[in-house]
Amino acid sequence: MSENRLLLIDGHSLAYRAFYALPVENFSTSTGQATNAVYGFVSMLLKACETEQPTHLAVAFDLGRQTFRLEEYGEYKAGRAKTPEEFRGQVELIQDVLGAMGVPVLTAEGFEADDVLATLARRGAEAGAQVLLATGDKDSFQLSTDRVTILYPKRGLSDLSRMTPAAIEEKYAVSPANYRGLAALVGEKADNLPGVPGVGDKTAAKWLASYGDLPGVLDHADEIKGKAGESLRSHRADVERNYRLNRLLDDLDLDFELDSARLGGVDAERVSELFDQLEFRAFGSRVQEVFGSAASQEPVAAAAQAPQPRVLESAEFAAWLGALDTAAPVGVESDADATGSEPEWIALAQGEEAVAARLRDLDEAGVDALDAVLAGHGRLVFNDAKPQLKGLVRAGYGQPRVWLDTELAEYLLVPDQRSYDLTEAAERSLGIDIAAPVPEGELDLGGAGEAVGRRAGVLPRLAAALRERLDAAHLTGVLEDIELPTQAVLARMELAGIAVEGTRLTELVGLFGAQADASAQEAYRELGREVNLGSPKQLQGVLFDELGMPKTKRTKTGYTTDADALADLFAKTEHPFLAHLLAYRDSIKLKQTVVGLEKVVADDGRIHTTYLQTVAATGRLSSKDPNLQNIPVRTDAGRRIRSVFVPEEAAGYDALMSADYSQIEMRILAHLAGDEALVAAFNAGEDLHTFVAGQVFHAQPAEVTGEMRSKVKAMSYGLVYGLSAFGLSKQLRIGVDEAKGLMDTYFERFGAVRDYLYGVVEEARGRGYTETMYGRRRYLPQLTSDRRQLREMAERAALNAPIQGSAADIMKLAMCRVDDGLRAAELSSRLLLQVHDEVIVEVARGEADRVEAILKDQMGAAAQLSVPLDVNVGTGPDWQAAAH
DNA sequence: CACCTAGCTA
DNA sequence: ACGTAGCTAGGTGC
Repeated sequence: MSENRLLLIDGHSLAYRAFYALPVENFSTSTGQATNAVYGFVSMLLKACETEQPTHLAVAFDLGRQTFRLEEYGEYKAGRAKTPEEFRGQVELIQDVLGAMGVPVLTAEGFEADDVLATLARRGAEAGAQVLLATGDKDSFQLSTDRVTILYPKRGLSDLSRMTPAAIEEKYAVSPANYRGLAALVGEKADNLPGVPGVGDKTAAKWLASYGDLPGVLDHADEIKGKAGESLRSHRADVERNYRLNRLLDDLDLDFELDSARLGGVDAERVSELFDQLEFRAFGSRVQEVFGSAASQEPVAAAAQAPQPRVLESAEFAAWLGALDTAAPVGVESDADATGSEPEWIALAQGEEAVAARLRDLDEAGVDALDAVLAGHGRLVFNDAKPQLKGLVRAGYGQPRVWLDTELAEYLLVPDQRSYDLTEAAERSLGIDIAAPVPEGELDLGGAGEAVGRRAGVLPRLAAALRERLDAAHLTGVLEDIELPTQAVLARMELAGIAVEGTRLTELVGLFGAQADASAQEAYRELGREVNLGSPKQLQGVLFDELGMPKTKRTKTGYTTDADALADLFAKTEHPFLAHLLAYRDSIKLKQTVVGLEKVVADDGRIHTTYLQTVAATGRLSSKDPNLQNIPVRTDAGRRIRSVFVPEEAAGYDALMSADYSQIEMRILAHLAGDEALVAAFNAGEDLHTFVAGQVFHAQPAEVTGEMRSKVKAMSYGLVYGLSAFGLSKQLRIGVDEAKGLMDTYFERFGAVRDYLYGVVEEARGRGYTETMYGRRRYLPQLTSDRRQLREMAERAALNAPIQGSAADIMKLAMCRVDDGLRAAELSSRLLLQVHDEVIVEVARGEADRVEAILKDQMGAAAQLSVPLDVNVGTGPDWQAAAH
């Protein structure tokens, strides 16, 4: 290329966009350094360089906020949110990376990066270069000429619009020179520069066209009719101010030679060192290729390309499937959605090839070939397999056995990540963009199939990368022995669903609804008028202003009206309104729960929840749509809802069976802490809380009162959550001193528990993560935070995670054993639900005894602890009756 | 549509 | 500031 091409970048603006485009949870190092802005910036930079092929590159940054614009207008950029903590520090890292790449970083005291860039753009253009200016600031549009093109980020991250004079003209109907005038009239919210109210791009462009430029518009302001004209006249000063401030200065006195920006000065070792430190794995050789010397210009490695999927007819598809290597991983992807609907497209991929087919177009041979691969290939790789397993089963195929699920694998590696989206994973781990290419205008019949195919295409390579990382973290066993088998069981449970008696649901809606209405009427009567009892805001007005009750605990938006606070207020004031309000809250909550259930009863008369396997950072499952893990149980009224869940008699089931672990978390604590006293308590087989209370209060078990027992029970459970003396005192409504005394005695008697809890936090602080009995990790970088609140939260999480997580592991193992046991015995009874320490089985007629034996044996033997794993089993005609 | 408050579970 | 892990509903204000 004979012509010089100068790429200029607004560092702050692009880093900031990267920061908000990429979730910080997904981009941090194992030591807790946030890297999303750095990653996004580097990614954008590489993409821009690969697309634009610049010969020269420079990046400008702002220096603080003090600029000539702020001096002129004190409100300039006021109202902007404070720079988030995670963003600070990343700018420095970006500058380090640029330094290592040999890219000049420019700043100018008192000016903004845009002024620096405007100056560089002018100089570059004068030197005969083509200038490309990447910035998120629209003011730069004024710089666009036939030699200067603005690259402005679109919605995504690496997608940049090329704003040439023609593009600006098309979008805003003004020339680049007049863009300033348009911006001055319309205003710029991000800079806190209000424009003329009621005037947008259209009106502003019309005026500028009529009067030539902004001074022209202002000269003729008196002639402009209507509301807009009036508005212009009364905001003339604002417009003039905006026009002064949005002019970019292109004549700064900068020490810069174009030659210093020539690409090629990369310090490869330093870059690789920095990327290691930042834990970036996906950029590979791209930096070398973009910034390296001309000699190192090699084609981009084939490995960084997404395979181009082929959409095949049945016969070709069958042939391709028949020729698969049985030893190499096969990616499988379909478009079954979260509900497990039947998929339309399926795609498979191996090596560099990906093919897709429309399921309903497959002939018998095609179906057989697919069934053979799904049933027989030992290395099937999915991303979020569960909905797809369900979809394939619904479509009539057998439930495939999954060799690796990239989402589960990523979850084990980073269990607190917000999402495990395949597009992001492919970009992050492989540097491959699988997003849909821009359609070329033609009707794209293979579009959906190709999209599914592109996703399948990255799976084998992603699997390889994830296997390595799992092995390194010793997590392969957790994936293979716990998560994947559990996923298969969950798919069956979700497909099964649980039957409900629809008529009873409707009755309960009426009952709880009537109770809520009655309580509401009584509340209104006490108050003398109606308020929205569901509105905390209106209640605050009533309680604290109108009725003058004492203020409760502060919330972000006022004072709390939660049940605890209302009960306190009732104790103080005995105002009957409060009692009715509390009763209303109870009834309306129950009604909402029942209405929610009613809405999700499927055509088969059953409720099919979805278990989420990659949400809870401790390893627990969660349940949604509906959540069947929070069905009421503590009150009689609540338990009536449980009675609605029943076995489906017409299908041959005559009972529900519930099996739960007794005090599993306390048992795990005893085991992990190796506390002889606590282990002895469990082995003695007497009531745990009574035994512990006897120890704490120096009493014989027979002398332990109900009050002593419940205090100790609260403390035992609280310990697992990191409860403080303060928290205990609040919960038990006793003094802090008394609570402290209780805890001290507890720890005297169970010293190993104290040592364990302390030690587990310190160990986690040292290595950055906690581990369950099976090696499941949870990273807690904030254990070393300077901010006390964050640090202490992380400490409580560190203390809880091994206990809650080990319990979750054991329950998952138990579910797999139970499912295996039921199927091996060829019983029709089946697992339906899991509620953390409890499972619900739908029992087929005549199978109750065998099912009970399987539950007791398999759950009890799921783990070998130094204390017994006690399992309670109950059976009944509904969920409530099955509980004991 | 995002956030908050409230309340249910283990 | 002060107990872990979740999901859902309705109200409120942008």
